[in-house]
Amino acid sequence: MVDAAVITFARHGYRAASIDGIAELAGVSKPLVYLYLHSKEELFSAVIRREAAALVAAVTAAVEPHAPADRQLWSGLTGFFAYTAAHPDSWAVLHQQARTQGEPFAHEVAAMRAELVGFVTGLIGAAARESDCAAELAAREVAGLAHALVGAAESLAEWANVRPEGGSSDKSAPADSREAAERTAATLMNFAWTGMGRLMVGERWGPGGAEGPGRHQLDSRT
Amino acid sequence: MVDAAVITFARHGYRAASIDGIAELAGVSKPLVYLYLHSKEELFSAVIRREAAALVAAVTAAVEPHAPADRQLWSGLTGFFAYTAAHPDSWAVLHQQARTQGEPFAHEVAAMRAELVGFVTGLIGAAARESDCAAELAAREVAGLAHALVGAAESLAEWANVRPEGGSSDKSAPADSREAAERTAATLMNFAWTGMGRLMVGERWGPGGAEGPGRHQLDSRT
Amino acid sequence: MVDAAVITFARHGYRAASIDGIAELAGVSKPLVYLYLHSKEELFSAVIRREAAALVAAVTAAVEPHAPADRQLWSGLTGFFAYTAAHPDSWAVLHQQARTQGEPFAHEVAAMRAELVGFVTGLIGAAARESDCAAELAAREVAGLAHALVGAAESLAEWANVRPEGGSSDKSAPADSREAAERTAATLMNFAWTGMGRLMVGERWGPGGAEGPGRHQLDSRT
Amino acid sequence: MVDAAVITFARHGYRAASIDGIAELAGVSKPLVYLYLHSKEELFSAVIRREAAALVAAVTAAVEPHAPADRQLWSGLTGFFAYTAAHPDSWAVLHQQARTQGEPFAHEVAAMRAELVGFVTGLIGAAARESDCAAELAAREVAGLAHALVGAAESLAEWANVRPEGGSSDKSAPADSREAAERTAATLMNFAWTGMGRLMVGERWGPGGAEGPGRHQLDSRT
DNA sequence: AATGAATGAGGCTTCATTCAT
DNA sequence: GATGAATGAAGCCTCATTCAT
Repeated sequence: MVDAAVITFARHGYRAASIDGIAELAGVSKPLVYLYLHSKEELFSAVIRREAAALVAAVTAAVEPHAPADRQLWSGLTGFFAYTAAHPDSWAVLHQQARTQGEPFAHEVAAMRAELVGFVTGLIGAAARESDCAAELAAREVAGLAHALVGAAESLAEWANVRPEGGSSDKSAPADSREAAERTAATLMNFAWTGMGRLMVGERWGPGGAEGPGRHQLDSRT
Repeated sequence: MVDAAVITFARHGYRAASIDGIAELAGVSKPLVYLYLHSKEELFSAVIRREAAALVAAVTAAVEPHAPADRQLWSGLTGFFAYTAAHPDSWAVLHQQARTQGEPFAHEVAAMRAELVGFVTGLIGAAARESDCAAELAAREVAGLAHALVGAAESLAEWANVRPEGGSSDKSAPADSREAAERTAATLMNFAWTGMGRLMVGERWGPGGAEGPGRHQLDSRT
Repeated sequence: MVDAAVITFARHGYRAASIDGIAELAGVSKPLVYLYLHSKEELFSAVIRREAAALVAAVTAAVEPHAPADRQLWSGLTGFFAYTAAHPDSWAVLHQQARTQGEPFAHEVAAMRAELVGFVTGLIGAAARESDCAAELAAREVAGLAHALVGAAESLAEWANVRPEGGSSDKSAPADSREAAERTAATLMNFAWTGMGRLMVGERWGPGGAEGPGRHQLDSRT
Repeated sequence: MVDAAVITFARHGYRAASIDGIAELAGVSKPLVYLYLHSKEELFSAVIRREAAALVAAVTAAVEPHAPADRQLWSGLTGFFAYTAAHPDSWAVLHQQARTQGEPFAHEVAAMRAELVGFVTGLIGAAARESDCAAELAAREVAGLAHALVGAAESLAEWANVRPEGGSSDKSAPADSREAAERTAATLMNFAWTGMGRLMVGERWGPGGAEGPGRHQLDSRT
């Protein structure tokens, strides 16, 4: 029954989804929906909570606990991309619908996102500790990096899910989708983690022309 | 009058926003809204078009045309962050509401986003040409990087706008917000551009353990 | 519920009738009307179909099947006048409202009217065959006669229904109304059928002054 | 300006016609309409009065004053059919729209109709006096006959105007339309007047089987 | 445990009508 | 004399929600 709600909310949005439609899709009658979940608002909240928990669980389960930080991050990202690819409606509800429906709901999805950001933040800190980090990374800077990384991941998730239209077989084998997730995660790691590594040894990108030591520009390398 | 629509749509979403509310906020009567903008759909489209054009104009105006690619990107990002900070409702309408309201609207904002992604893609390509790029970056990979970068920027925009709650004065001086935008842009450049530089000289991040040359991990530096 | 719609549509017309009014008259709430009949248009169509069928049924039931043509016509007319007198709103919906509301509706009532006209046309033809009809009546002429007869009947129905204002008792006995219908039908038969009889033997009315044989004027009788 | 109102009311009906549309069709601005005709209701009344007067004038002008009664009736009918054919919107406003819009308007057109019915009633009476009328026609019976005749004429007007679709040239010559009107009038005279002539000499149609003297049936002629 | 039947409230849209210019 | 600009009122329709069974 909640499944039907997930699908309906994901496809139509909170306001446009009608309880009628959800009940019909679930194959039950409308009052039954009200018997278990007492209002549209509560139903949506339940949907958000369940899907958020599922997403966090998927990511958490994918992380290899005792690996180095970068490997942990990569595996977590792989889990994230695999989950969003396998459950597009779940991801759409969280990412597109819940965040846009004002306060009762945006808060819940923000909490979930904070959890993921916190996880990433921890990994960045761990990486800094793992390496004999010469640079001091301000907590605020780390938080910014984590947010950027999560945002990049979200953007890639959408991009990766929409694009493959000329797919080979109807339902690509799970192996394919797992591989695709891994590739997307690797792209992101390539993009982000390397730069973070330079950051940790004190390199900084700066806007200016003339620059001091540690100045790094794309085309100026030793 | 369109301003009122921007605010209302941004805060409540397309469906939840009522023409009554927009008219009241604009200080006019409901039929007047219909006299100028002929339906809720047209009104929302007009809002999207106006705000998308304004955002693109702000970014475009901020870019320093003849600077190196990284400097161009940074200045564009600065313009982006400055705009989203100065016009949060405009950004919310585009990023949160328009994208989630199905086809007539999602298409318009997707076009705008494609324009920005294209701009970033061009810069990455230019950077690759500026440097004596040893590595061949597949077009698809570049596109992925651009999407990731734009996504990271969007995420940072949200993060940067929400956070400063214990702010000092009511309206921080424009200098402050400009500086904040520059700092956020620099954070993103640090995060992304450096890594891209490594990428271009052929370094790759890989999930595995021991690997061949070009292998790069966070803790393995020269 | 449809009864209420009949009354409301008959008295106010399609456009001026409000679903609110119909619902109130029916003693139910507005959404209930939409639950069963899904729009104003469908409701009006349903009304037209039901009332048209009822009218045709009443006329058909009144006709004595195996009687001579004139007797059949008379009995049908009697049924018609009795029905319109007993159900003035039903008649008003069909005759006044449905015909004036453009295409979806005018068509349905036109079909019903065509059925009645066809019935009359058939009777005229039968009468021509019953009598050793010397004159050839062109099909087009017969159709004109039938239209004239039906139009006369419609006009008389309105006239007969409006007039009796100084009526004796509140609800005149059914016997009275039946008798009135019979009288009205006889008036129409007197008016029309006799002339048709002359027509069939070749008499023609002509506008001119002196004329050849077969010329018939009001004051020239054998 | 009133012309535009006639057209608009005729084509859309009273409720569906908008003052906006009338003003636009008339080429003037909406407040001007209100300056001269103070409300939609008054405008419609003015339309009805003008068109009703025009119709009566057309019929009156067509009647040949000193001719015999039947000739007068025929010429009046010819004028009627010619007018309705030449001014279908005018006729539609009177016959279809005004009668269906409840009391302020139905009354006005009823008055006009009463005038025509009265004219016909007078002619029937005159005919009765012209002929050495043996039969006494009750006033009520005469009124019924007049109503039947007018109704038949109205029905024929509609029928005659709608039908000629396979017409020869685009705008048939006036001569053609005049001739068509005369033919339609003759059809009606054939249908009605002859029967009335029999009526005046005491023949009656009766429903029964066995009948007394003066009994007339379609198939029983000398 | 489950539902057919019903409704209060609210949203989009239109239109007759006015007023300042 | 003529109009651009503006609005109060009302209508169609939908939906979240409840109750009697």
